[in-house]
Amino acid sequence: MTANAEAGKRVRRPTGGAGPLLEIAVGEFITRGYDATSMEDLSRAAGITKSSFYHHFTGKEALLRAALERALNGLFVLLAEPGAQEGTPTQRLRHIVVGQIRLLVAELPYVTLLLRVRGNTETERWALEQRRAFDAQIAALVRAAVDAGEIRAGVEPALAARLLSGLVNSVVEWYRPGRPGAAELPEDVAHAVFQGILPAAS
Amino acid sequence: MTANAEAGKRVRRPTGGAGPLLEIAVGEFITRGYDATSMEDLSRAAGITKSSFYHHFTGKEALLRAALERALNGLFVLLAEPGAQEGTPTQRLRHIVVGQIRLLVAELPYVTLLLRVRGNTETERWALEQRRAFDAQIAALVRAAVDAGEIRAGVEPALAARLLSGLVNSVVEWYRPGRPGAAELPEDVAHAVFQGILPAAS
DNA sequence: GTCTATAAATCGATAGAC
DNA sequence: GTCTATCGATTTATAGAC
Repeated sequence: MTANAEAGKRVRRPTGGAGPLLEIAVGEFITRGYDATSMEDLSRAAGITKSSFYHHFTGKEALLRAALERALNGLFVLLAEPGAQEGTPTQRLRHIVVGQIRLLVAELPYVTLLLRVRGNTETERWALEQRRAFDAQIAALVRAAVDAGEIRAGVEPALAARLLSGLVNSVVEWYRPGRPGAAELPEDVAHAVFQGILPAAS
Repeated sequence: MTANAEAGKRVRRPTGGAGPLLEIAVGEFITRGYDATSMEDLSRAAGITKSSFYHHFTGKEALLRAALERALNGLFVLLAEPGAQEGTPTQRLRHIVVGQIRLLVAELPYVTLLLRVRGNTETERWALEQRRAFDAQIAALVRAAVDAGEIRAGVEPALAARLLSGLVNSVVEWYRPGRPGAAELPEDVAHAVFQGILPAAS
């Protein structure tokens, strides 16, 4: 997907300082919102002028695109992993849930940005389309798990898939790096999904 | 709902009072994002000029404040209901979850806007503070339910409370008015919370 | 209550020197 | 690669006629 691995071109992280600049920009986008963040804000945060920033990126939208590509790439790499392709539907679902939380923790700013996209520009609409494609695969797996009789049909499969995605994605709203218990978070979330968030003590 | 179908008044597109204008503005804020929506966009959607819009609201932020107040009022009214104050912690939690989904369906645009607030202006920071106060009450109830031995401690109570709020709030991301099954949605979501989203078939 | 006209500031982006 | 300077468009908001 990333059009970098072409021809004889070296596959490298964006050259001399573009990498750090992207990281700074994404941080600003997260705290203030993409639309509310100006190129002036970005260059001030980076310690250079607006003009210098334009030397590394063609514009504001190019920054957004680079960030969204990084997050989406992580999601589709996860779907392609053996653990997401083999086993029962339920086993595959659990692997994906755990992987999503791991990705979210590892790439928090990029995933957060992806989940806040509204669809104002062409880049944003493209990202929304990619997200829908990912969600559709999750929904198909949920249906397969129900059809196979692996999980109880407490609610409609389509609704269960929506709630599953909502719960997993909501982690970006409160998780912060360095938080204690980060290592157990993926398994804890999977536990909540399959055993219930607030299961009755019976 | 639309205050247009009153008396013998003709149903006409353009303005009228501040009520319809607020509804139009919130709709625009939702689809494009608050920061990406200009007063020009709002007046065009309302069928009047920018100046006329300023006659009804002192500015863009006043519109946001009115909308957020409406959503927050619904949340705190819910917390004050008898069903949220009486009974076991688990019963109270279930009442609140069901009430939150009902509120969300009834006041979708206003609640959606509230959940997207970032904290750029004084009004937004005030709204975030109110949301935190609400979430704290939910977290306290979850702890109380665990302490009373009513629910199994599969995950840490603080984490369970976060996931609970995340799952409930995520409904604004996909629910749309007129959707079939809207009447059962509150109970379905509560079921997913207490019985599990994808419970193993045993 | 609505309009035209415009102020004052900020926006994304570019030109060109060093 | 960084800078100063600036363009043209857009932004929030106001003045004042009708």
